Parts: sequence; C-alpha cells; structure tokens
Amino acid sequence: MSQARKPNPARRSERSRRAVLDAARALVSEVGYAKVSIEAIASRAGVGKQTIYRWWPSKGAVIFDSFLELSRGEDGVRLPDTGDLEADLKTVMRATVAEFADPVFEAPVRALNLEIVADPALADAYREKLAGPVDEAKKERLRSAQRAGQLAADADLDLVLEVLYAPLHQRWLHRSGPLTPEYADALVEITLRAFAP
Amino acid sequence: MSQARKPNPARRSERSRRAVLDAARALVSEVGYAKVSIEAIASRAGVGKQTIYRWWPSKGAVIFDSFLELSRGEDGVRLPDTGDLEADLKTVMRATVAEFADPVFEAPVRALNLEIVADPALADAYREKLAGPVDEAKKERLRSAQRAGQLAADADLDLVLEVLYAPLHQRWLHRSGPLTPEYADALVEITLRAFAP
DNA sequence: ACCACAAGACGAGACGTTCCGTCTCGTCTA
DNA sequence: TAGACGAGACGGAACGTCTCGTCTTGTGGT
Repeated sequence: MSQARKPNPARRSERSRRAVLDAARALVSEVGYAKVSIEAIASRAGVGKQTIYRWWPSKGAVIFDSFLELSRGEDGVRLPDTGDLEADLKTVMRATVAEFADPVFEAPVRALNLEIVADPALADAYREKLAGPVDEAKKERLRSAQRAGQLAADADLDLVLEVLYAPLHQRWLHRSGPLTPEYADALVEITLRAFAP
Repeated sequence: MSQARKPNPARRSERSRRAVLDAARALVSEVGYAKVSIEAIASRAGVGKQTIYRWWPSKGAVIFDSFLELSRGEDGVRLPDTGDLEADLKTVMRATVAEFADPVFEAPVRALNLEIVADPALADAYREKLAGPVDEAKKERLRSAQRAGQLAADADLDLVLEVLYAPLHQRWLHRSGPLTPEYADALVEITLRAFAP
C-alpha cells in the first residue's frame, strides 16, 4: 500500500536541478519568500511541476536547498587568528553586522529563518550543513584562545557562541535595535568579560 | 478614488470579535499556524468572512490579536525583588525555561514568532504591546540591582536583557539544544559576570 | 567498444481542491 | 435607518496529483 515510488537519483537531470534552484533563489529575492509559489519556480525554471515534486517535499525544502548551493565550496572556513582574541572577534563580528545590514541578504536570510522556525527537519539540516561547519571553525578559534589563556579553559564553547551571536541575531530578526560596529564590539567585550579566565 | 470605506468601531459586535479570536487561537493549537485559513476561522467562529476582513488586515493580524487577548489584564507585571539579584533572575529564568518547554505553548508561540519575523508592522505591535511592558518590568528590577551595587551602574539594560534572553530564545526557536534549569542558571551567572560592577 | 532498447525522468499542462479577497444578498440591531 | 452582521457566490491563484508524448540514460547483448 506504500505510495513511496522512489525515483532513481542516478537518472536525475542536473540541468533541471540547477534551473530549479536558480529560479527559486531569484524569485525569493524578487518577490519575497511568502509570495514564491512552486508553479512560479517551475515556470521560471522551464521545468514541469512534477519534476519539483519528485525531488523536493516542500517549497521550503527547495528554497533551503537553493541556499545550500550558494555556500558550497566554502567549507574551508577559517577565522583570523592573530593571537589577539578580542581583536579577531571584533573583526568577525563587525563583518557579521555589516552582512546583516546588507539589503541583498535581507530577503533570503529572513526566508531561511522562517523555514527553520517552522520546520524541524529543515532546522536539523541547517544545523548540520550550514551552521555546523561555521560554528566548528569559530570554536576552533576559541580553543586556540583557551590554550593562550585568553578564555576560561572550562568555558562551554557552544554557550560562548550563543552569548556572542544570539543577541545580534535576535536584534536583527526582531528589528529591535540598530546593528552598528559599536554594538558588535560591545558584544565581544561583554562575552570576553563573562568568560574571562 | 480612495477605497478606504472605514467601518464604525462603535457599532462593532463584541460577540463576533471574541468568537473570531477564540476560533483563531483554537485553530492554531489544533493544526498549526501555516494550516490555519481565514475561511476556517470564520466557519469555526460562525461569522461571515467579511466580518474578519472588515476588522483585520491579514491572517497574521487576527492570530496576533488572539495572543494579545490572552495577555490582557497582566499589565501589572512585577518581578520578584528579594534583594538578591542572582537568585531572583534564576527564579525568573527557570520559570521562562519551563514555560518554553510546555508543549501547550509550543504552537502559538512559534506562530507568534513567525509573524514577527515576517511582518515588520506586527513586530512593532509586538514590541509595544507585549514585549515592551514585560521588558520594562525586568529593567525596573535591574535598576534596583544597580542601586544596590549588584550590577554595573553604567550597564545598558537593553543589552543586559538581550544577553540574558536571546540565547534562550534562539535555542528554543532553532531547537539547537536542551532547555534545562541548569541552562537557565548558567545564563544568569554569565550575564552577571559580564555586567558586574 | 558498440549499439539497441526499455525504464523512467522530463516538459507541459489538465484536473479537482482549497483558499484567497471581493461582492452581493437579506436580516438584525444600535 | 444606516450599517454591521451571517451566509455564501464569485473569479482567480496556487495547491498537489495525474496523464500525456518526448527525450535521456544505464544496461545487457553482440
């Protein structure tokens, strides 16, 4: 009684896959996440609707995959390590603030967050494929700082990252305050004081 | 050319208003935010669709209002003040963690967050009507602590609240880790160390 | 190494549904 | 008596399923 007729990935058309993901990304930027429809993606991609339904379970999954595609190849993430943790973190946090302030990122990143909040499966995929590797790079820098005695040796690094990034992330998501370089610096200083050796 | 024929609020039916908000709240709990439709709300409330469209601009606004209704009368918010800031904050944070862990709050609060992220107008209303008063009560407690020398006198209280709550909020939203009483305590301890006098 | 061919993925789009937001109806009420 | 109400018809958009021919691709025989 199982309707699960599974398609054969080996015969999948790479051309169609790319066309769908490119169309999805373009449409999110143009009209916003909520107004993007599967039919519009299919039409823009020059693809049958069934081709989308065959390979993706939901609109969210398609758009999520289109973001994944963007960040492929960047897996060699590495943070600056000049030996000065505070300076390095401020550099990174200021860059993050600038990125969030960029209107080009506004629509897609907000769409990504909506998907993550609404769909636990996509939240898992996000953590594994996108956030995970980046967080690991950040933690690697923090471990280096621990060895250098610039951070408490017993600090929970996941917690350090939360304290550092969650306020920024929330302020952007809720539009509850300005994102300035000074704010980035303040978060770094606060976090370092909280987790000082 | 203005289509803005405005209805007369004085003649509004309180009975219908309550029925709509109650139906909206029930439906969000039953089927989740995404699957709730205006037609379903109208039908469940025993109300004409036009009555909803007459008084609310969007589905999000209806559901948002149904949450507002829930928290009416609680405006006398006041945090415990035993003189021991750390103990008081741990009490409050543990309660918040427990609240987030309650499955009854899961669907509605997640729906509320989706609306806030997606709609700037609702985000403003949220800050003004819901978060604002609560945050003010929290800041009042923090000011008391500043006077008692338990918190840096020049600390930015908005920032203190962000550092205290944003990690918890993000962890819940992203389902990126367990929400335990120990986690609540850790956030309080970290925050107090960061903003120590 | 080649080729023939069946399996099945493809583009296109018809189909029945659901829901949208607007619009009329009478009815009821403030 | 103006206008808010419940009910529901309406055209349109998008859903997810399905059925067409066509095109592509892995494989098995030569």
